[in-house]
Amino acid sequence: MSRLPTTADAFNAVAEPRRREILDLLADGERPVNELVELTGLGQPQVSKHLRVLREVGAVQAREEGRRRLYSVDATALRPVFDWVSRYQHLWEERFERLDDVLEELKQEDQGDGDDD
Amino acid sequence: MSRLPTTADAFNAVAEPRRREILDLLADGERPVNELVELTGLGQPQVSKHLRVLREVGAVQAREEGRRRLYSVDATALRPVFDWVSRYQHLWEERFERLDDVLEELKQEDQGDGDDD
DNA sequence: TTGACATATACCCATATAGGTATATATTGC
DNA sequence: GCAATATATACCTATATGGGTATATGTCAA
Repeated sequence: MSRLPTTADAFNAVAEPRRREILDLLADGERPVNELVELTGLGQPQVSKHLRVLREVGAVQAREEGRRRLYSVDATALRPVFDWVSRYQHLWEERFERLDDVLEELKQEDQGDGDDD
Repeated sequence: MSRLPTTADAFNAVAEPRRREILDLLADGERPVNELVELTGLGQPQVSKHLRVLREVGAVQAREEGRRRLYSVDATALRPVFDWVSRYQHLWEERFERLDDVLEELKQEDQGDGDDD
């Protein structure tokens, strides 16, 4: 009936700019809630709520350290977003079609050589 | 306040799965509303409303042909989504870090002569 | 213990939604 | 003119939201 919950999937979770901002801040490395409050200028409860949403869709993880909770990005949750939108990439950037070849190269090199990453 | 309107940007617009489905159908080429109604199983007003949202964020265009309106994708509107999410790609796929080099190569090749920074 | 600190949750409220149904606005053909 | 087709819009309703404020929970320090 209404819009899907923000916790329905990563698409809905990252539609909120504040949550993208939080993810961007966490991309550098783990941070306590405290720090996110300062950096975003949001209220502490608001940050906690945004983190809850991000946690529920698996985009962040929390690690307890004393009375702090250190949050970090778990980017695999964002992969469906990337996978979906990247199918449209060739429509705005023809040159990227050539990346298919490059990716094939990398893939074959990975399988053929057998060198572990 | 409340959540941002779906028409606020592409992030909010494509958070709705039905709208992604519509975009996916249009990715093959332009289609009249009629056809989208059949293929999605949604009601005609619902499809028109989803198309309105997609139009407002610039993700689709309409071309008039008699009493039909042929819709097509304008993928440039999806680029901010791609640009944002692709910054997280290296976090789930290490191998892609090597694409930075490849992209640099393509960019320099595109600019032709060496315009050093 | 007391108090300060760090984080999560409960509650309130205005708002935009998505689907449903009915209707308005073309456009074509007779 | 009228009817049929194609699409858009108006209206209704239940629902989840995000910010605000107050409070609960948990942890450290003296």
